[in-house]
Amino acid sequence: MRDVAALAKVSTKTVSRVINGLPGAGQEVVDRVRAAARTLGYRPNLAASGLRRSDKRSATIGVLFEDLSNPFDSALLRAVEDRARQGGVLVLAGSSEDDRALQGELLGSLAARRVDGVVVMAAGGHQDALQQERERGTPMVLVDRPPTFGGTDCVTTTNRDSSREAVLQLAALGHRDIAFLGDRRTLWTSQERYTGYLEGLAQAGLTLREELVRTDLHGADLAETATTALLDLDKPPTALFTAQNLVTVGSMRVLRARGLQRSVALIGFDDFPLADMLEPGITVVRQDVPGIGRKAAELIFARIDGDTSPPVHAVVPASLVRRGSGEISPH
Amino acid sequence: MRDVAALAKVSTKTVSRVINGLPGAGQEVVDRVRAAARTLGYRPNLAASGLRRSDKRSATIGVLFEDLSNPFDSALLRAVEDRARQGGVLVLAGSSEDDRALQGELLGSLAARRVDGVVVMAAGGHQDALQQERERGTPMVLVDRPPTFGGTDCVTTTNRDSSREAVLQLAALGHRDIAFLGDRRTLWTSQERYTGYLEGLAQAGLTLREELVRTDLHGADLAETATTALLDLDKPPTALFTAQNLVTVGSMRVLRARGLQRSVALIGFDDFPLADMLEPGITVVRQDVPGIGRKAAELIFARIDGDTSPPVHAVVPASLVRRGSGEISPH
DNA sequence: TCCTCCTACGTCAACGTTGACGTAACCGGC
DNA sequence: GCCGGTTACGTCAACGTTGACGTAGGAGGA
Repeated sequence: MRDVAALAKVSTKTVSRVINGLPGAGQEVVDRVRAAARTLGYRPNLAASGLRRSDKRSATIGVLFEDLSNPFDSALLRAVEDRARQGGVLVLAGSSEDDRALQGELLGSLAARRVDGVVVMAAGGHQDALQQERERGTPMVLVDRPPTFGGTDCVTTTNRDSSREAVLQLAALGHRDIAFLGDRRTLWTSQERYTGYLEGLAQAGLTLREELVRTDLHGADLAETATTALLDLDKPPTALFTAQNLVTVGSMRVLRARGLQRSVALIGFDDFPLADMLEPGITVVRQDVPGIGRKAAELIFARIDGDTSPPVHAVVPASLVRRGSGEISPH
Repeated sequence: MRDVAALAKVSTKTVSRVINGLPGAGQEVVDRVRAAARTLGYRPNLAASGLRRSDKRSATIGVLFEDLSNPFDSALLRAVEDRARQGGVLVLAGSSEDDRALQGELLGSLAARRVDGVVVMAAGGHQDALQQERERGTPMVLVDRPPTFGGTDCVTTTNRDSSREAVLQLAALGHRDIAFLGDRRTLWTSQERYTGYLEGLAQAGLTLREELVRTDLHGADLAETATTALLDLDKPPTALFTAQNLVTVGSMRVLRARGLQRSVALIGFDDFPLADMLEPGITVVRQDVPGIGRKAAELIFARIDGDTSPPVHAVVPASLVRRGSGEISPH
């Protein structure tokens, strides 16, 4: 900046004015400064700028999801990024692996970089690190899972209602033995979906068969094992409700391996690519992922801009997409 | 920091020493400073630190891919992120939409934040903005597509060789009318894969039928249209080589709609989730995405650490995954 | 004609941190 | 008892930028 000022024969302050488009610089000077900046390849240093500026903005937000290579997470990231771009804001992205220690560490790294706000998919268990960061004043929005502490915005989907709806549809087809296969019980979404399952059974007048409930299935492999065990029961389920996309994939594999994909009904929570191309197509509860991302971005930027209205828990509706696997009758 | 110093009754310099774990601070003082920092909730400001430090590191790298919600891109991001984490480096991620103007803008934003280096999936066409940035000294690694300028590392896969291999396999099964369906011709990968296709035909002693070549298919919809047109030819192809994953999906849809998925052979470039669960499974050329990401990360961090050896063009081998659709004989 | 106001700059200090360098106290050796 | 060396601090300025404020010159009004 000093070099630019010297070349344009003005003070650094005037360069600053020109770069930021502030008034108080004549047209001739503006042109000289612009030319000098171009010839020297000058780039403003946002870090130094943010250090001095009054608003202390870094024009950067943090995004901390479970696994950025998961389609759900990356679609969410993309939606947040699109909204951020409109404000000239860049996104620092990280994967927490659903590990509290790692999440806390990454959160510290983001704080050290003075991000203007964070969008977090909270790791299961205690949210102490999140709460601390929030209490230090960092604008924060949780996605997919609500906070266990107060004063923080959050965006989730209709986990319970949509799960109930899925189970009711199965029951309406005549299924009386509907299994539940879920992800880790520490996850709020798993709990909600399980509650929806219970509500659905109750509402359909069915009694819960404990042995048809399998949880803590983290990943497709565990889901395969659990599905195999369920099908080997003396009185196996005639329908499966798989409460997470990797679980759905695991169950599907087993059904296909046994040639049961047209006789055992299946509804999964979370859509996945090509679910419509399988035979039969897989009926799923589809979350409005871009909608969730947009909403989260909207909330975080409002908070960054000083919105102090009471915290919001936004619920973005999911919908049941019927493709065949969930429309199979028993026997 | 001043507050911490005051509370611990030391100078800010000593606080700096304690925070950075530098020698020259007694045990008692270290404990006092740590306690003070904790009670005040002190967080070091990395921006200010980087401003003053001699190495000028921001401990942040930029990643500029085409679309972060694409599974290929997000898997790549994840691999880079994993490597970055080991060095305490965070990742600023952006989607360029394969738009040069947007890519240039994002590149400028990254530069303003003084990222230590960038990993870029170059947008098609001129790479002026990239070259400029590179010439300003920013460490840079291109992935998936090589630079059109010199002095820059790059990681790609065996586009040409693997495409040739795919075509040769189809020819070996007796196919003589093998169609090529490709993404935008401005993309280097498309060109390479097309060249591989031509080499494969030549090596198998087949003559090119121009009307079996369809390019500029950006997205599954265009691929569907093109596939439909191909199948409606008087002498339709008996095998398809689809040179990008969305193109593969589009072609698959049409084959299934016409009930041809077991009679027309199909090999796609790029694997995709559930390709193995379809009937028949889809034979694909699978890139080693984590391998590409790891290599790119390794290169960028080496350059950041001052490696000045000649630029490298690393080629990570892809492999043909046989699942059925590419093993269908003609008629 | 004189005073006021505005425009177009410049000067200085400060943002939070660390490199360079200074200094007081202590230690060991002759 | 003196000297050189080491340890444990502190002081000061600077990184690149901008807010607060100062000032010179010209325009405009009474």
